[in-house]
Amino acid sequence: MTDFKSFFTHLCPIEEDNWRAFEKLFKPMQLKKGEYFIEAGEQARDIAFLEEGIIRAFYRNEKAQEYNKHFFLNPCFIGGYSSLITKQTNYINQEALSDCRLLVANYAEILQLYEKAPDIERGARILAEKFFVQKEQREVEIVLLDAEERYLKFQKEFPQLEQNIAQYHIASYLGISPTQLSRIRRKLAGK
Amino acid sequence: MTDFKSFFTHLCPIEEDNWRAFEKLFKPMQLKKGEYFIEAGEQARDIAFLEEGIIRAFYRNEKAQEYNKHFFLNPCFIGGYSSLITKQTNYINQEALSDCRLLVANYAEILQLYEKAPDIERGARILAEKFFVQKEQREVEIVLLDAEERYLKFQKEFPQLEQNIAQYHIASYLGISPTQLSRIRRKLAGK
DNA sequence: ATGATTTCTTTACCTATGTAAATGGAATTC
DNA sequence: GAATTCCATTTACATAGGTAAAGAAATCAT
Repeated sequence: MTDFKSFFTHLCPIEEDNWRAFEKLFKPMQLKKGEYFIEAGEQARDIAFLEEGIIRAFYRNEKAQEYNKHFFLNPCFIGGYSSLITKQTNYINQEALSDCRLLVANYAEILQLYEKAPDIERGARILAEKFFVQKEQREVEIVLLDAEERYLKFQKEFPQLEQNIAQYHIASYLGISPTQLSRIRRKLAGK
Repeated sequence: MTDFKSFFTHLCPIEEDNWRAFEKLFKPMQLKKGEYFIEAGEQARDIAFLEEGIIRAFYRNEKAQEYNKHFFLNPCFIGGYSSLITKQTNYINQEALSDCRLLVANYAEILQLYEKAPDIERGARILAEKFFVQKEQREVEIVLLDAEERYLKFQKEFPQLEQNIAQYHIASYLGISPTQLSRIRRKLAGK
């Protein structure tokens, strides 16, 4: 399992002093299954490194229907990224689907560190680019693939995950109803 | 109309020498309506600043159906961004919907410039973050809004554009058939 | 100015999917 | 261990939207 230092220093070379200054900004935190890292309605201020566990990021529309946007599996960064960047109200909720261990930092303190640690800022640029690429692939998936194709891709991208979370979460992620997912599963099982 | 220097130096402060080194990488280019800046199937190597004109970015699926992902209106950057980042095959096409004036640079030369111009790299980080935010807003739009709501949002986000491009391009961008867009337009006109 | 081509709208028909409800099994709580 | 809650599947019915075709209007080329 990749730890925090390995994860970040694989992005680009980081001087040891800068790494220590960066790492010091992060404090350990635990979430129990069902607890939220962030909720919609306020500006996000914290970012976290997910050391262990599963988190779902979702929106609610005005009918209180939930749409799962992404599943985060350790190791990775989590947080209301658009809100952190724009400093506006955050609309994403992030909820633990299992007990989780996190390292949490205040985003403004990280921005301040860029002045004296350009290699940390380079890591942040590379992360932003990776997140963009993930988003673009997700957009392509949503508009070009039908639900069955998206389900098969989900199984490839998140092996084992479907044994660990409810089917209706997967249906939501795929943008279909639980009924329709059940039909797709029956069809695939009949092959 | 914002020129290249204004556009980029509004992202963050840029030292004059670094700006000149950056600007020198870009060469003027023109596209006529119907010509392509990039086509799917090869790795992208160039990025461009769109000084004047309209460009659509689109994918084709295996049935050769086209899906408009974004409309670029000057002033902004264009190019196969995911391919530039990942150095893998580019799947986006970018076609001029009007005659266009561009400033084009080789992406690898820009990356080389980051070593001696950290302020240029900071501009790139800020751009990557802005592009991510745009992508996330687009994803939310696609999954949470129905076609009519997306059409109204398109009209707000791209005022006047629908007078300048074909309806079937707009339908593609909204993820519906031209028939369905026509039904929506009739319904809205009847209000 | 005219003919050809492209775009847009409309209609009929069909399919995919959502919703509501019912039922059964699994998991959780007491 | 029993009761309760949650999850998954299935069915019936309704609706939204795609497709194909036809016709009119707009645009383009000569």
